[in-house]
Amino acid sequence: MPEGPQIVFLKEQAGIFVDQEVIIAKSDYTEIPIEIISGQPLRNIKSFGKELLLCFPDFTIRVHLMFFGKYAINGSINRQLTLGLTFENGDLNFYACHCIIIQNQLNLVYDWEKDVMQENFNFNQAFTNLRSQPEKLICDALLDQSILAGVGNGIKNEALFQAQIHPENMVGIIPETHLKSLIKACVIISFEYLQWLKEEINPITWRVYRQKVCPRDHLNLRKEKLGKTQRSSYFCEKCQVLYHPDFS
DNA sequence: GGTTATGTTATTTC
DNA sequence: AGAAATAACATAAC
Repeated sequence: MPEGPQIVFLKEQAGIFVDQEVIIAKSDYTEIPIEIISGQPLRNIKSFGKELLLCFPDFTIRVHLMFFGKYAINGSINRQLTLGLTFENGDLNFYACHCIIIQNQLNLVYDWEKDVMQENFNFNQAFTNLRSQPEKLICDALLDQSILAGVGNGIKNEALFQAQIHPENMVGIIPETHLKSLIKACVIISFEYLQWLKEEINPITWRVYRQKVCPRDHLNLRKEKLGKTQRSSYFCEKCQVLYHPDFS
């Protein structure tokens, strides 16, 4: 379920529980010592990439929804409860996700500037980090959370299309201006995605991801599992450029 | 029943 | 030792 925008959306929705005390904490299968949570006041909720961070005075619970994770606010779903928090004004339930306790200060754990949806996202650092791995395929690099936290397979495909870059390009071969456009596209699309979620009128309309036809020239899109990550890439061979080495 | 899917990490293998 | 491949996990839809 999760790419960065959905986690930001979840953070905003769960904001109603900030400054509330956990009355009961429960879990079907404990990976964390839930007994330490009861009675604790939820001080803040943050997000980093695809991770949700529930901040308590002495520790933070990091929730990662992984592939199949779901959550419910003031409701429940019939599946394995990873973490259920009951507050005075409602409850927050996480299913089939990974939870861990972080004892360290978050600023020591996270480099916030890598998160494309963070207000202090560092564009230049992202560019430099990308360029530092010139051999990597761009379709893999975009999914690397240590380069661009929050970008998932959907945003990856949309950003590559928008920047007109073929997913199989090596990072090092992509012209600087185009690589910068690509990073910008990741940020813009992430916020568009968030806006879609907030408007909750229609489901997200992807332009190429999970689509059959290129919206620009109406040719059939190609769908292939590419790179080391072997994740589905949807792309238009005509619109998205595959650069070739220049031996001049 | 098999495959696929918005993800990541641990383990095994070379 | 270290990189690379593979397995693992949890769930629904087609």
